Amino acid sequence: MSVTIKDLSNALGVSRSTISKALNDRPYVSPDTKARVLRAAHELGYQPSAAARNLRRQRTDKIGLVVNYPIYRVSDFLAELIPGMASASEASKYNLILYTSLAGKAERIKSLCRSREVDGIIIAWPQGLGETVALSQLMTEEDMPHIFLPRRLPHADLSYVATDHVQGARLLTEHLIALGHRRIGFQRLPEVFETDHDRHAGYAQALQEAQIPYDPCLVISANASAEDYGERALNTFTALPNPPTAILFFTDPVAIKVLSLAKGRGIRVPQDLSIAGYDGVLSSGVTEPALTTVRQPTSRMGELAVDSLLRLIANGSVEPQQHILPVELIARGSTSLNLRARV
Amino acid sequence: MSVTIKDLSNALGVSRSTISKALNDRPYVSPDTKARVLRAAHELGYQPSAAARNLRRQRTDKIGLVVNYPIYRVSDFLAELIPGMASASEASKYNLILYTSLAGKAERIKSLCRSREVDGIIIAWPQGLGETVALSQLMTEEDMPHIFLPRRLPHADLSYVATDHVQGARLLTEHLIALGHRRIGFQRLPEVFETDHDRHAGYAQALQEAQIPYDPCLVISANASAEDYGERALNTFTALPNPPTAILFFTDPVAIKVLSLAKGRGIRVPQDLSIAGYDGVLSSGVTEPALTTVRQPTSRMGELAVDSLLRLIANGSVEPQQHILPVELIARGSTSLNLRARV
DNA sequence: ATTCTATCGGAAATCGATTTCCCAGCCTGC
DNA sequence: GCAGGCTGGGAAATCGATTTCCGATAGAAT
Repeated sequence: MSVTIKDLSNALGVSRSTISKALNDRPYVSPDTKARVLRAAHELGYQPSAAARNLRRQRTDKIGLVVNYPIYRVSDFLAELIPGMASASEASKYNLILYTSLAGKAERIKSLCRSREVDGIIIAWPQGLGETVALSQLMTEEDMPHIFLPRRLPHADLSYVATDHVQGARLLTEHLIALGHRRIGFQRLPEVFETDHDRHAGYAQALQEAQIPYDPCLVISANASAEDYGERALNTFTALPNPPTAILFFTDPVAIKVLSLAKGRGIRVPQDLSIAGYDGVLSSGVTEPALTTVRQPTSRMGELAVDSLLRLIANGSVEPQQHILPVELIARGSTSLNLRARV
Repeated sequence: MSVTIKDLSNALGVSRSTISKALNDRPYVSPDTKARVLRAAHELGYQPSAAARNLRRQRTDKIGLVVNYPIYRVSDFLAELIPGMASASEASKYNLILYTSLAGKAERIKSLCRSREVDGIIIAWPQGLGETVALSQLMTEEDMPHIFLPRRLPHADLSYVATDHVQGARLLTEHLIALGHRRIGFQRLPEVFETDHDRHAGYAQALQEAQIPYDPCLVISANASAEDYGERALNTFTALPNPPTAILFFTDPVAIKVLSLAKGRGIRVPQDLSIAGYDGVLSSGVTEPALTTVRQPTSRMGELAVDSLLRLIANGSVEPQQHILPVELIARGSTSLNLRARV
């Protein structure tokens, strides 16, 4: 059994309360006593029991991250998010606890709140707006500070950190328009991703500003299995009487798949078809040609989410935390001038 | 304040001890009473306070993962490891707590042990053998079950889960030898990675079995910054009077970098030079040509590490857990027959 | 000189569960 | 008919810290 505050007390002949005060920088301890306590604590290697502190202080200095791994594997999103969160937490003497099997299980999230094993929760898995609101209400009832990721939420009292998906899709679309494309295919996100709405809005906005009519034939939904998202879209688009000269795919891995598909079919990228992805994964820079994409500050988003949550924890009555981070267009070889435009 | 066992006790007119027994499936409670307690607990949404349970039971049902993000970013290793660990933990009603700023800080790891905020620790950051042994001793003294990742340790009483790096390097080398290569360049790992020794041994073994002399000129260390590992190796090797016809790089990202470097210099891969990586990251499949590499069962390693640690936790006196997982060669387009062999 | 007020430090309550201990009643076996 | 063993349930101890409350001392103010 390790050394407790009682052992310290016995060793020093000083009461436990005094020791606690000394170690926690509270007043009413003489400098001399305090020094003696500190030294003895160091010598005996005293470390307060986390459980006992947590019980008495009614807080744990831990924050929970509720995620859904399988879905995010698509784009290595979490591989960047988690390090950002972990380092931001630890910078503030908090730690991150992972919960990967709670996504969608409201009842179990309620239990998590009631057990008080975390001081706040970050929810980062794709879900519908209704579900988000219900979940937020549940956690509010349980007095559990919380924040959502990674989409903007149309609700004044929800806290979230997001990247600007409207901007991301718009940047890509504008980029293609500037290259002379007027028929731009757009692959929507699978329905589980609530970011779909924003992306689609960005695409539509860019078209409208360029006074290009919105053609529903050029917008395809992605509700198949992850394996053939790309193939289905490519097939559908090329079968069109007036096919697009450029296509936006919802994530890099899909676009990369299409890149090799196109090669196999004799479609030259970018001469015959411009292709762009989204996310800026490592792979996107090494394909031939390299992929035009949008890079989100994922790591920064993680840090910001933690800092915002800590603000909510520190002061429950603070206004909702809402942050939208800008994204960055990375124009590369997979998109180029629309050579068929002059025909 | 949420509902405590005391509230339940008052509501039911039953003592707290009886409630505890009922909820924890302990004997000496009548079926009738037990049913009443269970129902009331459900209705009131009672959830035991984690801190109070932890304090009383002297365990937390949490395991700590001590890692060092920056270094592992090199190969997305953690992106696969962590999900495996998290799901294995949760399958056994444990959760994972991340510690990303403790790597190398023995004193802080000792504090972590003493605070008892986790029941066991997984250490997964590159370090020397001496450091590993010292750390293991420290944790053993603190009665903290622990396990190391991801290398085999030459010590009968250390617990570890590893992939077979000897086998990995050997498979790659044998593959190249089978293709007719006899001068095979080998890039060692940066010195922080203790897996280097095994990889090098695998390389040397394969050469020896094929009766190819070991030439120190063909083995290069990688002690520069992450940015130019690839370039330095390539430069050194091509400057050799008798340069290698194939090169093994220590990780895919480096090999991929070299792939594009080679292209820029007019070196054709694989006709002029065969190239292989290690790790089997997503990108390795989409380069042109696709990269020959070795795939480690990283996710499986994470699960196994957790399960082994839980075994150590459940039964402190169980023998050390030592597991070595086989790896898989993925032969792709970046390696081919040595065309210069017949010259 | 006396009261007032900080300061120091200890005793005890508290956080919310689990566990031990004990008592009362009942059943069994001899 | 009685000792001994079970069973159900409650009282109290315990886990190890923090916090509240209070008494004692010393110095300042009147």
